[in-house]
Amino acid sequence: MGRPAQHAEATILECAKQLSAEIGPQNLTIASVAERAGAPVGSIYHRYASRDEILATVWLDLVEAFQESFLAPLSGDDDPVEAGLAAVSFTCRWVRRHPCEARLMLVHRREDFASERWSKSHRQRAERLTAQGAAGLRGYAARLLGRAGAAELRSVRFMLVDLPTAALRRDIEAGVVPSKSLEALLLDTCGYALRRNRAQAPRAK
Amino acid sequence: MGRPAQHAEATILECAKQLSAEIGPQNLTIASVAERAGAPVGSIYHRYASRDEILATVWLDLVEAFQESFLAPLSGDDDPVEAGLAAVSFTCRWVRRHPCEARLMLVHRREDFASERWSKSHRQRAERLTAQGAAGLRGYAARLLGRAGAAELRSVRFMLVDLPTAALRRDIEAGVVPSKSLEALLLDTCGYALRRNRAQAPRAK
DNA sequence: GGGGTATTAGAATAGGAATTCTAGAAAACT
DNA sequence: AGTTTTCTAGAATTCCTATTCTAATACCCC
Repeated sequence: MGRPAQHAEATILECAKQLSAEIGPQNLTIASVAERAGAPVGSIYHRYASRDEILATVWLDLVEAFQESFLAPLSGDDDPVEAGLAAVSFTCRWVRRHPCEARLMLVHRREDFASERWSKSHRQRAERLTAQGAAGLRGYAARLLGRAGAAELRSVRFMLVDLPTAALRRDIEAGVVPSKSLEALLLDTCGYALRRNRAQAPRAK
Repeated sequence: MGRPAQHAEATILECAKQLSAEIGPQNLTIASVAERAGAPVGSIYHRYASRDEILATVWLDLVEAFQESFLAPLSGDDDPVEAGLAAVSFTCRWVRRHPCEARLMLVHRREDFASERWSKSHRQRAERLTAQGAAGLRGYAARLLGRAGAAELRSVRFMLVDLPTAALRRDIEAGVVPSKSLEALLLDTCGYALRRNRAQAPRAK
């Protein structure tokens, strides 16, 4: 019942996402979203309580989707080094396939999405996400290194998250698709680090 | 002649720098700088034409100082792999010694300092800086790889700049001093990548 | 001891953008 | 046909902060 919606929430979010990728989430104005979506600002506020909520939704949807696929290969039963490389490969492919999303995730940070002002429910969603990510990495650390303490978690995060980020960010920021040779260097480097760390790990049973 | 200054420019800049590190340059307000410096806003505008100019000065001073020291070891005549590792080590030490500055350089980006709105002179200073950095890296690429094309520059930048950034950023952001073991992992990884790349380079004479 | 000048002070102004508000419109239900 | 409910519209409001402005100060030099 009631008047049917003329502007879908999905459309609005999509516009907000694209615009954020183009001009940076810091610079996103409700007016610009409205213009791009062809909707009046009132209609946007009818669906979302605030700009912060829109930004939170864009970010959380994005990271949730990415993280789930990223973590999947890590929990298999194969050789942990192969699994780690699969995750890194996935990141490379994902970046290629989703340039807009890659920009948001690699060149911007959560705080650019006003995360300090998120409502409790968004904060919780973010915490859950962080916890899931940490859990996935910890499980992987246990498989690769035999232990999953703070130091192991940090090593694994460096190799599987920070290293790919470092390799890809610059090109993404410049709007360029990362070259195959850079990806090769990245994978090779990750492979080395993974093997070296495994070798140095205290031999688990 | 004239009334002597009660508030030094250096003090104002220092306050702006500290505050930026604490709350992020995006959130820096002139009022907050004035408060911290114990000066009225008018006195700040008497010295700096705008907020953008203050931010530009903070960023450029910082990056200039860092970059000069960072590039120094790269242009020596020693083994290029050692030279590269020296530069990375320098970054680690610098981060340890300058936590406030490290925050600004590693967790924030130039655009957070309003670089799109910088005046021509600040832009030029930034360009010069970028050019110097690129030149330094290109020279190093020539020594390590025998060539200094776009691909070589990118590899070198990944190994000497992006990789350390990625390794250290997370801790810096959390306000933690990066652990020795992480630094060791970083150096080891860089060392591997440098050697591998050198080995694969077309044998220069 | 008066003029000239750089600085201090902080109140007033201005502009940009988020958010609110009031009317009106378009279905669905009865 | 009237009522209810949900949405559209966009103008008006509010907030926040950069920037401007005017007056007052303090020191140097003559």
